[in-house]
Amino acid sequence: MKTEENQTSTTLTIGQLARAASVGVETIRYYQRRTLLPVPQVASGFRTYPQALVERIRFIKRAQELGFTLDEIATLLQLEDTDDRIAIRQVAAARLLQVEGKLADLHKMQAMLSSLIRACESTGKTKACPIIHALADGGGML
Amino acid sequence: MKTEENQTSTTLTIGQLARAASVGVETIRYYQRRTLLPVPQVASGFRTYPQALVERIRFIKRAQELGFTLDEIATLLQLEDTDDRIAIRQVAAARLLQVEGKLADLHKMQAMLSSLIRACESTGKTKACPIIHALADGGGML
DNA sequence: ATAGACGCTGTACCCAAGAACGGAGTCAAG
DNA sequence: CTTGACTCCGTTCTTGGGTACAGCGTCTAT
Repeated sequence: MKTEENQTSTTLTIGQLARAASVGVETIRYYQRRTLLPVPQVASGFRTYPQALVERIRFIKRAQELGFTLDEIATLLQLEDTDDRIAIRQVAAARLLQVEGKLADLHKMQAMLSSLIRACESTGKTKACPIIHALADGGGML
Repeated sequence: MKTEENQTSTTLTIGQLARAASVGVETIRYYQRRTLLPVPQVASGFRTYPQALVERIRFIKRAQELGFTLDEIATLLQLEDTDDRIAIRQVAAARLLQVEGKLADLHKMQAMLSSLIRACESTGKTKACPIIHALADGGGML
């Protein structure tokens, strides 16, 4: 019988935790160094991890999908306990602002790139390529 | 009288070139290592840089503003000479695709963040914060 | 009791695009 | 001739989010 199924299953080893949360063992250790996850203190031998940490790691991964940095996530995890809605919204709002700023930048890039490509396609070979031209002397576009 | 004004002004030192192009000296050396810029071969003493390099550096900087990586810019600089419009458009189109992919991601993030913030604002303190809740068990949103 | 799988600690490496530094050489002005 | 500013060269550091060892210790099934 395998250790995996044999254990009381209320606690996990770091490898079991990693598989349960679909991350690498090294990722867990890294989160411990960043204090996003606690390091269970067990005197001798191997550490045992409560199953609740699976959800905590998933929390981190979902927050990352929304673009939060690990520092911001550390803040959110602290706020989770206090239920300080104002502070939580501030973190989310700050992230939203960053997202919207980046969106504006990318919209500009998209507009410039697509107009340059279109111009290049429709320009005869008599003139210099508009893409190179725009980069070379940035005639008002950049 | 200063060296700056004294020189024949057809060539520059690396520091003058850096100031003229609004970059750091280290940036120029870095571009030299990346072979985005040539290293003028002068036997003794200090190197002298032709003024044309100012424009080349500005080209690089403008391309960076459009989100091109230095590797892509190196390619563009090579294509500049050959005037291979097809290849130039391919580089630009690849970059445009990346921009549009990132735009789609950010639009999703924006939608989720703003709806979570709105939900959090309009939810009474009786329930758990929707932002934390969504991250904790990702009920279909993520 | 021993093999093999896992765990522990600490360190180094990866990506991009530079920034920062240390020690030595060089150049021009006073 | 010295001072101060600059250059050259090589090396290390930075940010973010991990990955990859190396060299041990420990656990467990056989």
